[in-house]
Order: sequence, then structure tokens, then C-alpha cells
Amino acid sequence: MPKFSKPNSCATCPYRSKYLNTLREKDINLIQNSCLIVNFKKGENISKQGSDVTHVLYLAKGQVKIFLEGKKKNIILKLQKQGNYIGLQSVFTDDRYKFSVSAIEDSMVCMIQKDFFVDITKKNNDFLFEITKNISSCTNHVFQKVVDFNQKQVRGRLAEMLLHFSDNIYESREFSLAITRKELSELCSMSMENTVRLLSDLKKDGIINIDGRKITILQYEFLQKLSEIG
Amino acid sequence: MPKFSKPNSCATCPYRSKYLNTLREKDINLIQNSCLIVNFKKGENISKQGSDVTHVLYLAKGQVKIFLEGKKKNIILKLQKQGNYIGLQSVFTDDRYKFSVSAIEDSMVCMIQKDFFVDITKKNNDFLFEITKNISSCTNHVFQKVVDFNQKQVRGRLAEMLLHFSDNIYESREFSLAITRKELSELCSMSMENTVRLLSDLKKDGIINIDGRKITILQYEFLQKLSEIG
DNA sequence: CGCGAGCTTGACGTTGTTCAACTAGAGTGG
DNA sequence: CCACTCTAGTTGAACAACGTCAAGCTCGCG
Repeated sequence: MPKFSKPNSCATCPYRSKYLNTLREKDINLIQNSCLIVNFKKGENISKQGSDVTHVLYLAKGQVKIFLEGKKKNIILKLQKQGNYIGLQSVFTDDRYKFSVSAIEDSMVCMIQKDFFVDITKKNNDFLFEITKNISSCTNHVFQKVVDFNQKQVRGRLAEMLLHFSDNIYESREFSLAITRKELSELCSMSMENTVRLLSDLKKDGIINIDGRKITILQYEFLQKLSEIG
Repeated sequence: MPKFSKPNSCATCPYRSKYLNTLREKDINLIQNSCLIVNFKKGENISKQGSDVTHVLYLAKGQVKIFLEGKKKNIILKLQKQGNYIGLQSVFTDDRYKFSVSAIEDSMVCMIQKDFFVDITKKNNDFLFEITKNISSCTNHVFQKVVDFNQKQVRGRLAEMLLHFSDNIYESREFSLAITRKELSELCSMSMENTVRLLSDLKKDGIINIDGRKITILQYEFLQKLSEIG
């Protein structure tokens, strides 16, 4: 698979965003023409905090992490599954990304020229409305993150993340993490050593089972309690 | 001043949002008709986390705090100055507020019926575009909050907040806080005792001066350094 | 004058990070 | 095929940061 390519047909693409349903063929074609498909290998950087926002990113296939780079450590804000735009709020504000994105699985990303995209939102209110809802729910998500990071202790944050994997990301009580322990710790905003230690404890107590990166949740309700208490 | 009233004329109101410039008189009148002006005394609750989002809030006059209520402690996400909509992202997502708002000065709030407001955004692309930019920049702001809370230690967070007061809120190196020490600590996400202690230290070292709630920044550059280091 | 809210300071305990040492597995080159 | 190295993961111990508790202070107000 070549790294760069032009899309054949956004109109019939199985990975296309559902937001395109609000657009006429003419505008879908505009997007198609201003779009470049880029394939990223697991681990590769897709967008870098501080760089210019010249394109809108749409994750057609794969999985990525959206993270904030700090001096000492990074914070992973969320893992993004395929079928979603990434960091749309950057399109409507500054010209610099406030975050970095990289692939945690092999991923296919559509890069749409920002100016074309913005033009289309200006001409299609329904499209813009969907975008706005998307950004809004992202905002709410980050609000929640702020609460969790500040109110809950490490134990509760880790428990919550495990539940999140089970409920939202992998949709199963047994799953194989695409991320390292270090990345897991950045998701929960704690030290890597602490993550390992807490996972070990949970295993010892029979709450979960661990086999490398494969995790099985044995006592779901107990994790819920841990997550609530903090 | 009565607590509730109907607006006389949004079209000529000196406190009106600049976003109204994108609307025709007809739609401004629609907003006016679906709007109720409510006056809040300092300390009063304007909106409560978890309650239904039935209205859009516009802070015409005064100053409010937007905060998240946790079990143990609250976190103040930001202080909002007059001339801004509050928590617009709630209008486009869930039916429940994800945050609380209360007045830290006597405030005048326009409460616009949500459904009318949404209708108007659906018919006026320019208006929605401004709203989207607003929500986007709010998202970016909270991203930054997440970084600061997690990367910086208490010292750096407090220093940053003092600079924020000086640069953005009061626009002077000498200002009189409208908030208590406890609220300041909730803004920086630390214990009240720690806030007091650190302020005292800064005073001892001649970085700032304190007289009750009046704070004077003496060594601006030093605070910048503190804020950067974390 | 006395009460209460907001503020201040010191002593102490908890949480979580850092440092350091060690293990297991995967990839590499002789 | 075996040593070598590199990365990811694991565990223990020491330490720092910060929160909590307790006590006392100050000022405004009834």
C-alpha cells in the first residue's frame, strides 16, 4: 500500500464520515479533490503539537492517540477510533495544533485542505451543525477529564480507564491493549511504575487477569466501585 | 433593580454580544422575545451541574465562575467576564449541564430559550460559525488547563493564575480579587492552606505584595519564570 | 462585646514519583 | 546457534510534594 494516494470516490467510500450525508454531491467532490489519503504505520506521528493547521484530519481506518506534550511527560487525552474527525476545534481557532496525534495501529488518514473544508462549512449549515455538535461533545469530554484527573486518585483513574476500554474501545471484557504500559500511564496521568504496580495488585486480588497486554476483567462491579470512590 | 425583566431592545443594547452583528433584525427580535433578563447578586447560583439545559446563558454584565462540582472539592475552570456566552457547548450536546455557574460579582444574565437559539443557528450560518469558533477556543482553553494541572506543580499553577489575573482579567499589575482564597485554590486545584502559604512565600520574597484581597505584582518576570518551570 | 467567616501558620501523614536494580522477550550480528 | 543489546515490563525502597488536621488570628457585623 503506497503511503500517499488520492481518494477514488468519497461518495461511495465505506469509511466516509456520516457527516458527509448532509452534503450535496458537488461539495463531496470538493472535499475529495482537496483530500489526500495518507497511511501511517503503528507508532508514526500524524500531527505535531505546535505545527501549522493546514489540513483537517479524518481517521478513516485504524486507531490513534491524541496527546499533549509537556516538558517532562505527555498526557494522552483520548484514544480515537476510526470514523472520526480529529481535533476539529483546531480548524476554527488558531493556526497551530494544541496537541499531537500518532498512530497506535496502522491507520489511514484523510487530510483535507483546511481552507476548502472551512468554505464548505460556511456554505452548508447542516454540515457545520454536525461539526459543532462534535466539537461540543469533545469539550464536554475534556471537562470530564479535568474532573477525573483532579478528583480521583490513581486507583480510581486506572479502574475507570479499564472500564472505558471494556465499554467503549474494545466492547468486550477481554481485550488486547494496543498501547504500552507507559502509554496507559499517560492516559491515566500517573507514573509508569504506579500503573504496573496497581495492575499487579488488581491481578493479585482477582479483579482482573493479565497476560502481557491481554487484560480480562473478572470483577466488573468491583472496578466500577473503585472508579466511583476515586 | 427587579430580579427578572424582559429586554427592551437587544438591537440597541450596549451589552449585546458581538455575534448578533451576524444576524438580521428579524432574528435579533426573535432572540429578544425568547429572552429573559435575570439579575444575580454576588454569590448566587446561576446554573447547576446536572440540571436541564433549557436556556442559553449570556453574561451581559458582571463576572461569574464556571466550576465543576466534585464529591470532595470543586474545580473552577475559569472566570468569565461580561460580554460572553457561557457554556455554549451544552446547547449542542446533552440536555444536562456538565458544570455549575455562579456570580462572583453582581451580574446580569440573559437567558434565551434554547430551542429558539438553536433554530436561529440553523438558519444563520455566520452566526453558527461564530458560535463554533467560540466553542472551539473554549476547548483549546480546557486542553491547556489539563496540561497545566498535570504538568505544573502548585507553585507554577499559582504563578500562572496571578499572571492571568494581571494580563487577562484585571489588565493591571495591581488588582483586587473578587474571589476568596478558597476559590483561588479551586482555580489552581490545590488546598486552600497551600494557596495561602505560597502567597505568603511570594510576599516574603518580594515577588508580590498582598493586602487582604488586593494583590500587586512586583516582579512580573520572576512569576513568568515560576510559571514556565512549573 | 461576642460571634462567625475568612485567613494564616505549623506539624504531621499520605500519596504518588523517582531512582535503582532486575527480568523477559525480541531482534541482530558474528 | 549463541552471545549481545535493546525495549518493555516489574518490583522495592527512599523521598518529595501536597493535603489534612489543629490551633489561633483578624475583621466586620449584629
